Amino acid sequence: MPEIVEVETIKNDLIRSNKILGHKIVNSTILSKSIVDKSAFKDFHKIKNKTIKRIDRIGKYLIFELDDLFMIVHLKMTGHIFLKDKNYELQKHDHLVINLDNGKELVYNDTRKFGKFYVKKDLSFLDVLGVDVLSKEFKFQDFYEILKTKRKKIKTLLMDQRLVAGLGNIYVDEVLFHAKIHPLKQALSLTCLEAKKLYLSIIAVIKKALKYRGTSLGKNKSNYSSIYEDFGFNQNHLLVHGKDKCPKCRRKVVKLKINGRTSYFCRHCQIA
DNA sequence: GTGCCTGTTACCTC
DNA sequence: AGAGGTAACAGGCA
Repeated sequence: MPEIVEVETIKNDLIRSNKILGHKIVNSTILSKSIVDKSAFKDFHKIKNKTIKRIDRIGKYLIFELDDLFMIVHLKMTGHIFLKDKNYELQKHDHLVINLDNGKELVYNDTRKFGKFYVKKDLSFLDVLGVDVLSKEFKFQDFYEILKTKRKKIKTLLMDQRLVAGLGNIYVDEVLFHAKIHPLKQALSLTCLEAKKLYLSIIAVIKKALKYRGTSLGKNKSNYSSIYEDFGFNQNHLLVHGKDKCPKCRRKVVKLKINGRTSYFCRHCQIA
């Protein structure tokens, strides 16, 4: 579920709430052990009495900087962070509650329980990630170097968090449609011009989705929503992912599994 | 009920 | 190196 846009929206909402930064964690309750990473289980109690100094994001990881350690969460497919009040009654699939000194609670809800919390002294375990596509370090030259050296399908490459961090299945489909590039095209066969177009498409598609506060497909509670359980709107602005017809040429959109992920593209508008 | 699908990624084998 | 399968899990849908 949440790709870079959704995690960024959650991060911004948490910051803008003015209820998190500078506040102390007074208690936490783990309701499902499996959402805390094994490496973090014995350290999880250490978040108590720590102040939340900063909230950040790298790729699809949401990062809470506490006094002298980091609490990191990956929402995987169906993870949610909700901001609730003290008298909040637990709902189905709530797995973790973090109580703050102002009576607010951060509640982690995850239908499929794939999400994971980590507690770390530093962020070195995120070094395996490629450059974050929303960061200043996402530069065309470096991106082009990656494309030139990888013998992979372009869609597979863009999905690989070790090479480029943040994009998932939906946005990669949208990016490739925007750039008019076929998802099965070999990355190293892209010309410099195509690579440039692709680079700009990544930025354009992400920016647009941020404006619409992310993509919430489907109708149930496991869909993406931000901290007030509010859905995004970008599903109303998708051009190819999940569509029947190409919005440009009106031909039928191709639906195909690529590396196990359902992929949508227009055979006519996206050049192989 | 059955079988297949799903926004992610770690881990395994070929 | 890269590709493909499976697993974690719950629920929606035909």
